[in-house]
Amino acid sequence: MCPIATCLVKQCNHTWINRLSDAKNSPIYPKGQFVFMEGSLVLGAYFILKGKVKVISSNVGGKEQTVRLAGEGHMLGHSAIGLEKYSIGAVTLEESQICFIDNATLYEAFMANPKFTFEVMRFYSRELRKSEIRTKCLGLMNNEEKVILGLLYLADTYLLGSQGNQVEIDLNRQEIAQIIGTNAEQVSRVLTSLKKEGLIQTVDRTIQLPDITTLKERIRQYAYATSY
Amino acid sequence: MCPIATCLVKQCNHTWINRLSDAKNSPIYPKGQFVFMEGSLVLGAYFILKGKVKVISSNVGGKEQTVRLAGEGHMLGHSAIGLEKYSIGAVTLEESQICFIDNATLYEAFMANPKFTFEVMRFYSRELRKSEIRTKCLGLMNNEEKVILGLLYLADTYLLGSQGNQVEIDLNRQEIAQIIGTNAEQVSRVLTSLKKEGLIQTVDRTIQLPDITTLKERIRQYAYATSY
DNA sequence: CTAATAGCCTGCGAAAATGCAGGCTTTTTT
DNA sequence: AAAAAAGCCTGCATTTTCGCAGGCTATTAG
Repeated sequence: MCPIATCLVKQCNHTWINRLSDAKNSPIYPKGQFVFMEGSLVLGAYFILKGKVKVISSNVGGKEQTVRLAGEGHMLGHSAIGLEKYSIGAVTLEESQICFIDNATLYEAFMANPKFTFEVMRFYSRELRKSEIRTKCLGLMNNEEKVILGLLYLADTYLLGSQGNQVEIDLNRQEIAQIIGTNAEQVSRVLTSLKKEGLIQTVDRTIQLPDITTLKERIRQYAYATSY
Repeated sequence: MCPIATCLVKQCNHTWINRLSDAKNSPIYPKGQFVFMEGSLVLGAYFILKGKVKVISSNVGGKEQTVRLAGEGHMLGHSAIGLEKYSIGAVTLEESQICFIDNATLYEAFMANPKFTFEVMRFYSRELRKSEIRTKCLGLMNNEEKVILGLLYLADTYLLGSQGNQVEIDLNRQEIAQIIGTNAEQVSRVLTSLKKEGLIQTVDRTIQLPDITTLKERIRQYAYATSY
């Protein structure tokens, strides 16, 4: 039985929770694995049971942009009815367990469970709002502000509960750059500067954020907020 | 009776279509009017019956970014249950008629009409995908490409049917700049250059796109497509 | 008709971002 | 343990973007 209380599927009635539980499969993906690739057909929806995923989109030249970060309880795959090709991919950032439910079953579940459909709708609505605020930020911010935005976005998405402000980020410079639409060198420069100010620490490969409050203060003028 | 066949409300059964028809009000907003303002409470959802709307978000300094364009049949307001403050506003680009339905009524409609909820969910899902592809483009494109993206975004959103490739855009340079995260001068420069190439025409205040195909070709490497 | 205003275009210097290169450190492989 | 590879930092030259300023045009107001 699935232990994730926040999983959207939990909005179904008991009969359907069991039926979806039977219909799903839940493979474990190693770090760096594609959950689905750009240009592939979407045959159903993915629910993250455990782990971290980035949603990406690339141009033909191979340049890649991370368009969304997703964690436990999040939904992937833009559940489509009918087959849609679709120019977005998803890659695990660490070992992750991800449930898959096919479109036909999902559609039946939507028709039989209004609350489930409603909560999925709300999920997309919230993600859209987050994406739009991101659009604003990426459109108006300079490089340093974007790097701070990226760090806070990672923190917001992957800080579990309120266990202090300690967030560890285990991505390389290139991957951080792709979240905010810049390049590895710029990220390096800004991180160095933030380190000198004591706003971040680096331990081994990971970046730690001991003072999230001050970081947020830095980009306050964009009305960036943890909860959207 | 509402004449918009694509309106999402049409997914409800007849009883509910009538009930929502009674519950809604449908004011006509003049050009340049706020439908709702940034920071206001969201008390329900808006359905565009006729007209064009931009969804905006600003920073404290007053710089404004257009995060989404919406036209006939589109939904605004991120229907929320409960009251949520929310840092996004909407402004008409021309005289527009927009229906409003309050959250309580909407919630009942969602619970009673699975197909309605499902289609609203799909609407948000599609808009999210569009927003994410926009994130990619704004992250990877240079200025000229962004301007072309902006023109095509306007064309896609407001080209009604397939009446040739004639699209008229009646925004000033500043407003175009805010769609793509740049400034009026840059837009001016790119438009001049595109005009010299014969890819756009300006007649009075409006920009015409006589050759959408070639414009799309210009940014093909970003896999930008009319239908997402 | 004239004046005033708003929008538009474009040159130019300043600022920011980019991307290469070289040196360093860390991790992985052999 | 040594070698190879990958990642990281930073200086520098180049390119791009920014934003002011001035002149032009079109629209609106008087």
